[in-house]
Amino acid sequence: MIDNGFRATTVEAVLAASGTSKGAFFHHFASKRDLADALVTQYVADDLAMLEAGMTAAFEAGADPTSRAIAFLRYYEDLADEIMAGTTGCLYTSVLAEMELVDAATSDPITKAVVVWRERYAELLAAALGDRTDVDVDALSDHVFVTFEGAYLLARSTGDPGEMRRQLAVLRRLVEAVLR
Amino acid sequence: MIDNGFRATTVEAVLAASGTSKGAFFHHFASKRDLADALVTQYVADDLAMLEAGMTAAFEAGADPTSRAIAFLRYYEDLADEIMAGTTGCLYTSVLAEMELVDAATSDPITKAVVVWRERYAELLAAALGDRTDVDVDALSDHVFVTFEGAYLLARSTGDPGEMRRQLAVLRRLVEAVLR
DNA sequence: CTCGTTACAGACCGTTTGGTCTGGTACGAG
DNA sequence: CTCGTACCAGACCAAACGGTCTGTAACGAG
Repeated sequence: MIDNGFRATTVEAVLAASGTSKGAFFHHFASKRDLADALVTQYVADDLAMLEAGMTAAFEAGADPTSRAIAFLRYYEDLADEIMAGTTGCLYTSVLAEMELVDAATSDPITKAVVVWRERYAELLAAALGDRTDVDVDALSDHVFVTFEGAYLLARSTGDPGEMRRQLAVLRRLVEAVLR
Repeated sequence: MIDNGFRATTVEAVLAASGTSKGAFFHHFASKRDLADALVTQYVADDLAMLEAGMTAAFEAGADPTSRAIAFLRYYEDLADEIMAGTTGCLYTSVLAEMELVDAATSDPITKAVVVWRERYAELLAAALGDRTDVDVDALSDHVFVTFEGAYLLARSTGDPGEMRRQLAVLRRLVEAVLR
């Protein structure tokens, strides 16, 4: 955990934390932004892999569509705890806020990563819901994404790490009530 | 519309857009952050005033608790359009993302403003819901806040201004389904 | 009229920071 | 052994930017 925020995290700080030199860093990365791209790309891949594993488990357990959708939502609640606990790196969280808002010159890799991310989410949720066609899957999966980002910000603002899970739980309960 | 993001918005840009000089600026504001504090404070006040007016209107129209809660949610949908249309200034939107995430050294005025903001939201939503005690008001009002911030980020990421309203509508429909 | 104060204009400065450049070392190929 | 190449260390640089400082004009009070 170096410091928070892309801009607030100086290259020098990364060097100090990783114990490398400037020469080494810029030998492997063309720019600071290049590192961010690599981190985000890897984070997206890891996140999707974990989510997919979770969903596969739900399918194999023979859960019904509604339960599978709930499992989908629960995944984020658990992820929230992990993120707020700091196990996951600081550059990982709230990618949207970081990249889309902070830095005006958004790089293609990250924008594309977000697109892929959302598409896969929608696919997984659609698969989970199966024959339940009474739900706008795309809108709902995006909403999870939105809540995730917003909840992170609120948790940071209040200083209460539990706030993130709580907010995601609110969403889950709403969806639960609607689906049942 | 100068530029996006607190850090990305240079003082020079503000001067150019407002047609003033550096001397004038720093005569009125102690620092760049001071301007942000003032803007946020004013934005919160304006926002709350508008929301209160809307809720008062709903009460005077004799709407039932559920309808009043829906009116509460609809307020944000309309606000979303206004914000994405650019009528409202760029520094106004996504205060949380701006201040809590971007700049590590958060100033007291803004943190406090966010607290007041959320408290008042909760009060207004509680009043709207009236005798309906089957809802966790605090959690729900915070959830609106969360969705608002997250939806803004998504809209910025996708480049589609309509995305913000769409996401807020998803939340409203969920709440609608639960309340009815 | 004058003098103090407020309001402003804009040149200038110090720091921060991403990125470069020079020099050096390990090492595999021939 | 030698030479080319990948890898790395860290001094150095140039641009950006928030903030200061000097100078000046309006202007109300006495």
